Amino acid sequence: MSDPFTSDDYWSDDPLGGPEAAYVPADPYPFDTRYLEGLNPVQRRAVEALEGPVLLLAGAGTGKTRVLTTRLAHLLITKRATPFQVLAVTFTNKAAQEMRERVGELVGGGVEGWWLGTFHALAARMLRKHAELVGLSGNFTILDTDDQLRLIKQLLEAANIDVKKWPPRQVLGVIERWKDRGITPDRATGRNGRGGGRERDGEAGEAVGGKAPALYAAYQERLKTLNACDFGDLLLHVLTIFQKHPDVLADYHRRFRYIMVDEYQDTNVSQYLWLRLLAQGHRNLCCVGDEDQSIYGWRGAEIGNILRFEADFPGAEIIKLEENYRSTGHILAAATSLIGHNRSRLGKTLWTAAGEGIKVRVSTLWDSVEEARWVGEEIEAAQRKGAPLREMAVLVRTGAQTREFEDRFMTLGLPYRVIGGPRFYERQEIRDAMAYFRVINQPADDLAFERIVNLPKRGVGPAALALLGQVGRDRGLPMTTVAWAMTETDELKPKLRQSLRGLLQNFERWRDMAKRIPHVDLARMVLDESGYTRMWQEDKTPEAPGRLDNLKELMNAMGDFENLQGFLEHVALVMEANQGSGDDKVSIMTMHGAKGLEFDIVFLPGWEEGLFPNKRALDENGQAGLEEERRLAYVGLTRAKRQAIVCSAQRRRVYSTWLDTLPSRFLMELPAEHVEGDAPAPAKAGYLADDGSAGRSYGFRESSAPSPFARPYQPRPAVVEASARRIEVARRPCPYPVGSRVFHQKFGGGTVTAVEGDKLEIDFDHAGVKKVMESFVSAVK
DNA sequence: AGCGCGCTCCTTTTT
DNA sequence: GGAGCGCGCT
Repeated sequence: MSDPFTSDDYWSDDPLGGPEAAYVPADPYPFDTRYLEGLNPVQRRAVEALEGPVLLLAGAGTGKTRVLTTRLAHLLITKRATPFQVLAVTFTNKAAQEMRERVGELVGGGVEGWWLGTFHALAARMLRKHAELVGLSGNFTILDTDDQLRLIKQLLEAANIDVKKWPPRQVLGVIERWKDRGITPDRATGRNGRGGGRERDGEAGEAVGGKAPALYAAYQERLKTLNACDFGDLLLHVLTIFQKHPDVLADYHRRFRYIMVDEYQDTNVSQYLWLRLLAQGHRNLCCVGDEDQSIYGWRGAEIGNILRFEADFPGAEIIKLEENYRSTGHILAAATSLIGHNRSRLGKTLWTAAGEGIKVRVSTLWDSVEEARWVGEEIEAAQRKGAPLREMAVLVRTGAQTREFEDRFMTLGLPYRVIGGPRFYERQEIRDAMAYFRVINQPADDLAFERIVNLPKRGVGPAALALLGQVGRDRGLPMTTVAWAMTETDELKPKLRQSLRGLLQNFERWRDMAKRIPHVDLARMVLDESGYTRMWQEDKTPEAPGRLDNLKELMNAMGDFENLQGFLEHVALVMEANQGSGDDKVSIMTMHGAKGLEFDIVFLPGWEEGLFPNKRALDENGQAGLEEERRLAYVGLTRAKRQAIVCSAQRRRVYSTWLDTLPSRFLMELPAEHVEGDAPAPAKAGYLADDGSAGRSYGFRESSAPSPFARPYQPRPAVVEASARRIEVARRPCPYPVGSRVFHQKFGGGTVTAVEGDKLEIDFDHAGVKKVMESFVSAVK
């Protein structure tokens, strides 16, 4: 396995010398600078503002990506920095990919090994290098949401906490919010509010009856045992390393002369801290963003980061890109007027040299079925006029809305593609196969092991699994270790023991093979020998052949990577298989998913109170939530180059019942002179009420029910703390010396005859001599 | 241990 | 309308 870091370590010696030695170019540059020519004056200024902190406020469609990529190329071409001295951070993989391609074109060459990627990918790269400093080893597993939820569920169950009352989702949410804000378990308490009257912090502390901090600690403890981390940890661990090991940070300071950040408005506190620490070196930090497109507050993004930039980085140069090259006049005017209703802004005024174009069209439909039908017809009509389908998109608020359009387009035979739907790597068979590979790569990966230990059926049912899990958690050991031990004791039925041992031995063998044969061959071998492939071959359900095809596709995808670890990393961080975007199809996606994209014609259905603005966003975050919804509307509108069509349905099916709706307040915020069609009459009583009497149609059950956070906690024994203590106890020498009397949960009373690590041999009064796990016996006085 | 049935809850957005 | 869960049956 080649060290992915060697390639750029060569450069880390800083061939240009210290900061003082930086090249000072003459003007005009003695280089071929044709790439600067097409820029407008402001863009050019942004490209050339290289030293010190810079905030580039880039409105929608103002050529942000172009400026960013040109600026990076400029740094390299003018030899101010080598490729490995620039840190270029994006938020999404899509953006990272685009930047890679465009910079590659500008400088004419590959960009492999450059520090250009998403926050998470770059942080993962750093963490792999210094994993030991936070108690992980370099081959740690990156868990996905599914793994995280299962882990939390196990911890809740182990602590006797009612999973119904405290859904793992919610607990995970609390933990992630802490992580987003750079808060480690030792600092997570009920009272770490930022002030400002927000209740989130108090709520987080009170969640799970005040046990959330303990659960957070237990969760982190367990992750360490499993040699795993989650997305938030990638940043959080690196932050910890930077703070505790100044030498490591200093190394990165020396390395990165220039830092560029895209979508700065979407950064969370922990990303902000990460950047701030890294930028302390040369202070050449350029953040690009648009506060009007901050739409990830629900995920911990702090719009405050961008609003506060000048205060954070004194002397910062602020450059506003305001000339829009994407949309026509009416669309821009409508979007500008809408976003003008927000208060949390730095303020930009977009303008365009393009013509007025077509007014934004508003259409009210009878119900959501009709809405889908109407949109379908409009698309066909546009198509007849010569508009390609790939230039049209339906942008929805929630993923659930896509269904109705899919149904309708299917009937029409209208080619479409749903973007951001179930992803390739989330399919069951892919995740199963990946679980095998994960265990090979990293034996402590319990979450993967659990997934496939009984797939295909090996007689290892939930009971056996629960047993393994319990011992593992109690003793702070990964399951495979426990499983090995239990193949030598009598707790499990001989048949089960046999089959478990077989699997474990297979894994040993595969792990050994992994060193000798190409990973794709290994993968095929594993799926065949484990019986996984056969399982689907023998499955007669209609989906089975498709699943086998997917597995083949997985093998193909693997071939693109150097080794297994590289492939696993890609899947964990990218998740997305390359979606063919070349063919002529209408895109259906959420507005979130559409950020950064543009289409000639954009349909924006479902502008109804409760759905959009979304009731939950309002309930949870009040005015701030409303503003974020409005920014989302702004993002949606500004995706359109030539035509934006907004619609609302008067009735919509929610779950299985039809509910009456009221038009979205955002429709009222579109200025009449830029809109045509049946925009709703100005405010009727009721639906503007902030208590959301109108929104109730989207409230599920009792919308006024108190938040679970508000409910007083029912006293229970402090099991989490106890469980943490048990880990300590378990690491002490065996408390049952030979000759002591013990009681076993299954075999009853007996006398210890031998001790071997954590396994005991016991002569039971009624069951004879058995080997058992120490965890299952208790002392008898 | 494994399967099938009926019940509940839910859907905001994703690296 | 459907996923996930618990329960009870085989």
